[in-house]
Amino acid sequence: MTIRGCSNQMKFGVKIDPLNLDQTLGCGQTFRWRPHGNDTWAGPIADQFFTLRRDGPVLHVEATPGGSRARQLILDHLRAEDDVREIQKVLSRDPVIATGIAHMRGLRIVKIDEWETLASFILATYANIPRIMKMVETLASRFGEPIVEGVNSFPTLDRIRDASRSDLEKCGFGYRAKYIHEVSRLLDDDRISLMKELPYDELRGELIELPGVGDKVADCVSLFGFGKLDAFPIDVWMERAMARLYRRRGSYSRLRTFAHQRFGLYAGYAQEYIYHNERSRARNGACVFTNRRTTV
DNA sequence: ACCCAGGATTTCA
DNA sequence: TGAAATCATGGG
Repeated sequence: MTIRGCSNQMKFGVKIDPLNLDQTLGCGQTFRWRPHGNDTWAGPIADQFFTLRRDGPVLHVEATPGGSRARQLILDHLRAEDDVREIQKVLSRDPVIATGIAHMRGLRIVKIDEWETLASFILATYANIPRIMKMVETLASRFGEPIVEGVNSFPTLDRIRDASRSDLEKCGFGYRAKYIHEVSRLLDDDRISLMKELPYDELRGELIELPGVGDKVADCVSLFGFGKLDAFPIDVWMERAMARLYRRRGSYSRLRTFAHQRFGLYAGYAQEYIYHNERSRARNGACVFTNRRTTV
């Protein structure tokens, strides 16, 4: 999906540090960024298409169509105001996390649109990441608006509400189609605006009432969609990691309580370090974390 | 054919 | 409160 001959395009640079695009955009937080080699990634945010290339402390950005909003979209998406060094310093009191952080200095939590995150993680239930990406692309291609050739914006809540149940069932989402359909009818933009004002615990309580939203999806949406850094999503990879690293097993609520006590307000960052490591470990056979020293 | 997937819901003890 | 069955489908 190269951009060529596009007059409505702008380029600029922003300083975001630390930042590693592979670690940040390739670890399952987002489903629409694609690697283009050489530390370059491309994907849509809102109604714009971006190509990102990191060069030292400077992030080079190409935005189509560009405009005054482009810079802020990138800064918000990559949470440029997070003091990642301070967060890493605090979390490093846990030696298990500290070992992992050393290999993931450039990992940042991303901030995604609230509705996009909710719909995406409802689709993500009990599917692997390649399939999740395919389902999200299907939703965008059938209901979103074209941005550049071959790439559509993520469809708005209003647009999905207008879609028929039948249209959604033809997307290959399986049982997830029903949830997307029902949630779109239970929410509106005003309700989401109100939810933005809630603290994590109350937000989580509201999200989990939605059909197709359980413990894990509520925490992913709280963390990536609503920016609640104290959320700690636990999926099958995290269950394995928590058992291996901390000898902690049991119900979601037990693991969540343990995580909150141990990692506090930055549990979300801790989760990403653990999750990213567990998956790269499975791919490479590498073991960054050990459980030899688990005293805080 | 087989196993698993960034699970949620329902059912039953 | 918690284990077990069910769901609908595709990627590896």
